[in-house]
Order: sequence, then structure tokens, then C-alpha cells
Amino acid sequence: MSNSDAARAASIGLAVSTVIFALRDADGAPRATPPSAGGQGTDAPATVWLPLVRRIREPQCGRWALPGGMVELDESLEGAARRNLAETTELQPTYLEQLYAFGDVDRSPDRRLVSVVYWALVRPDEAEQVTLGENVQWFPADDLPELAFDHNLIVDYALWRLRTKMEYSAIAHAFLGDEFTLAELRGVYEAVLQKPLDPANFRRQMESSGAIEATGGVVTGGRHRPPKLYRYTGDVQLVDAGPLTPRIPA
Amino acid sequence: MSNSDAARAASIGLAVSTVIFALRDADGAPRATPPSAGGQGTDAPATVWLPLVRRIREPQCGRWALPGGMVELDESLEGAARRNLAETTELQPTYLEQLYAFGDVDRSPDRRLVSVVYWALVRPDEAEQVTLGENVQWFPADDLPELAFDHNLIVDYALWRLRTKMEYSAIAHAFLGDEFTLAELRGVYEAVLQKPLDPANFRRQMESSGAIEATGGVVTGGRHRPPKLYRYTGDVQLVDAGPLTPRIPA
DNA sequence: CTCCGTTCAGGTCACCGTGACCATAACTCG
DNA sequence: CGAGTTATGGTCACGGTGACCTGAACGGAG
Repeated sequence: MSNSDAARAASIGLAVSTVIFALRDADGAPRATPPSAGGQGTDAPATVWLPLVRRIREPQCGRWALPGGMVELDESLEGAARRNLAETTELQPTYLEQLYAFGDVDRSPDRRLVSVVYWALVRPDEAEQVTLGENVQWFPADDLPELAFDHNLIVDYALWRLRTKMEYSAIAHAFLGDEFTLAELRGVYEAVLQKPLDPANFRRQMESSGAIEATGGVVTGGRHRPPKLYRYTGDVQLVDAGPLTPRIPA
Repeated sequence: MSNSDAARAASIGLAVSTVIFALRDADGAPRATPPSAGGQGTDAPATVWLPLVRRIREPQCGRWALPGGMVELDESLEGAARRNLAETTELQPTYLEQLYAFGDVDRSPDRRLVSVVYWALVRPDEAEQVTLGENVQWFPADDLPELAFDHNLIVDYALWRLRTKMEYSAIAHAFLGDEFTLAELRGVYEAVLQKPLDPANFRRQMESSGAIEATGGVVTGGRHRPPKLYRYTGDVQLVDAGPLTPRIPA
């Protein structure tokens, strides 16, 4: 039982990391703040971006990595994720969900480390609050440099989950403010799924889903017919947000 | 930073547990071994069962719990799950996938414990190999006693995942042998989804999916037209079996 | 003030997957 | 040989979807 003895002597480290997704213009500029409230509304296509942190200590010092840190004794896993997000990027994400626990023996060259990884969606106005600097930068999710540890694999998996889940769950509104136009909502889908959607068919599906309702307001200022504003009703469950979420009554 | 000091002094324990699902007759009898090979083929409706282990030490001594144990320094998370399964139930499951990491601060009364939970599907002939005894018993998944720790919540979540995934992924064959009839495959769906399915429509869907192919063999002996035997082609990906699974090429 | 370009909004239509259902085939047993 | 049972194949109505068309409502150019 030398294994057990070794496990007691040098324990396995437990960390959390988070893949944070936000939509930004293809050139890297942040989206117009609350897209509808701002004004003319950006019509440039958006893409998926995420903030990374440069490692300032060994191992893998200098490489870009996901924000994260060790789990303290008196905090839950999600609590640790939220604390680390607040400390490194000052973000309080709209949407936060556990992604996967990564625990291969050799994933960290130093100490044995198991990382419980979360993924988060933030609104453009939240994303702007990220304090940029030498050690915090935004990167396009589809074109990342070589990251520290197994973080490239992690981001790829999170991106796959985002795109898969976008097709069957109502998570798109986590990228938007409380009120939004159908064009903005469609823009989120197009950015994540990377394909154009028919505006008329998109409208029909959203309306029949019961997930959104008109607020009564419209957005004026555009050189075209003023679009109505919508909000999420909350009637539609976010699917599979974890074991603590009450299930949809069958 | 007293928290950091405390974390270093008494580290967080890392454990794995597994929810093992198998199909058995409603009265608890195991299904006919490899259902088709056996003989007449059981026609009694099957239900979902899982094996539990009685705790033989504090805390929660005497209560039923999921099989599991601590992760050793030199094994991966999935490796630890497989080792614990082999040690406690002698099972080598056909299907094994990570479910969720449970890490609430108060989930274990003793030491701070984070459990990475897996879920597994086993064939009836594998399930029979489980050495039953005072401390290992099968329980119907929908009618469990009060389990140790948060294991009731965990089983409920695993059951929800099983039922959800059954509807969009081809995992049903993990409950069967290499060859099976469409009636047997349909029986798996009916047992998990808890609703009858139309045999003709079920056949049409399975055939058009491309997931199965006829082996050429038939099962004789029944007092009716002999059903054809099928096998899985492997063409259809098991969806979302973890980050290491190659994605379906878009 | 009118025309024009734009997007919003509402509608039609063919097609396909689905569930409900019917009919025949092929076996065993009495 | 007929009865009973399941396997297998087919039809049909319906609902959701994608492709596409038409009018509505604005700002801006002339």
C-alpha cells in the first residue's frame, strides 16, 4: 500500500479554472455596450472571445492560461470559481456552469493537480470591465496560441459545449442585456454557430418557443423600420445547469 | 490569508464514486444473460437498477452508498473509478463517463471531500458477476433508501442524465451484448424512458439512423416469427463522452 | 416632398420526420 | 391445420423546418 502512504504524504492539489466566453467584433473591439441601448447598434459580425491570464510563476511561466486557482477549504467549487474570477478579471458572470474535471496524472509537470473547470458567459458590458494589461488579454476562441498545461484541450471542449448547447438550450440571452431585439439575439446565434440564420424563420421559432416576450418598447434611430424589444420570460428552463437545478416537470 | 494556511495544513480530499446502471426484471431477478443468446428471451419488462455498498466505517457507517474511494497519486480520475469498481464490485463496465464533480463544503461531515462522480452502464451478464453479500446489494434506481452523504442527489442526477442522453445518443447498446434483436433494443429504451414504444416506428428510426446493421442471423425458438439479429456499426458517435473523444466532423 | 435603400414583420409552400395505425409474414404450439 | 404471437413492412395525417415572397416603417439623398 505504498500508494496510499504516498497519497497521504503528498496530497493531490485541487484547483478550479474557468473558460469565459464573450462576443466581440472580429477585429477585437468590444461590442456596443448594451447592444440595443447604446445607439445605432453595431452591424459588424461578432465572434467568440475569451480572456486569458499570463502565468507569472513556474511552471509554464510566461504562457497564457485560463484564470483560476486553488480551492480553499471553506468554499464550494463554484464559489472558488467565482472568487478567482473576481480576483483576476473582476467578472461576475451571468451564466456559470461546471464543464468537466480534468485529472490526468501528467497534466501538470510539478505537483499532481486536478482541475474542476467551469465555463461562463458574460455580456459585452461586463466584458469591458476586465482590467486589461500585460498579463490579461482577450483572444479569439478559434485562434489561440499554445496555452499552458492542457488548457488548449479544455478551451476546445468548452467551445464545443457552448456550440452544442446553443442549439438546444436558451443560453444565448446570457450574452445580452435584459432587453434585446431579435436581430441582436440572432446575431448571438450566428456568432456562436458560425452560420447565417434566416431572420423570418428565426423570429417564428423564437416566438413559438415561448422563451421571449415583447417588452412593448422599440429601438429608434436606425435607418429602417424600428425593431421591437424583447425580454426572456424565464418560462423556459436552462437545460442541465447542474444537479442542483430543478428538472423540467415531465 | 488564514484560509490559505488552513488549506495547506489540511488538504481537500479527492475521491471518485460511480453510479452503475444495469437492467433487471422488476422483481429484482437478473435478465437472461446475453438476452438473445440465452434462449426464449425474457418478455418481462425491465427496470433500471444499481448496486450499492454498505459503509463499514464512520462516518455514516451502516448506510448504503455508491462504490468509490480515494484517488491515488499515480492514477487518473477515470483510472481511479475503474480500480474502485473492480475492487468493490468486480465490474469492468462497457460504458463509463464522467458525470459531475460534487464539492459542497458540508457534503461530508468529517473531512472536506470533493468527489468526481462517474456513471457506468453494464450488460446483464456483467451485472451478474457482482458478488452480492451483506454489504453489496442491487436497488431499483427509482426507489432508493436514504443513502449516505449526498448520494441520493447524485443518483437522481445520474438517472436524469441517463434518460436525457438515451433520447439523443446511441448508448442503449451498452446494456446489450454484441448482437441483439430490435425487440431487445426497444426493451432497453422502454425500460429507461419508462414508456412503451411502437415497434414499427422504432424499427424505422433505428434503420434510418445507420447506427445498426443486420448480422444475417436470426433467433429461433420463440413461438412467433424469428427476429433478425443486429449489431452496432460504430458509425454513429457516442455524443459527449468527454473532452478526449474526437468530435463528430461537421 | 418623394424616392430609395434598409431592416422589420408576417405570410406561403414544399418537404421531411414522426406518431398512429393497418396488413401481412413467419414461426410454435395445441 | 388453425390459433396465437411477434416480426416486418406499409399508409396517412400532422407539425416543424427551410426557402422564399410581400408589405411595413423608418432615415437619408436628391
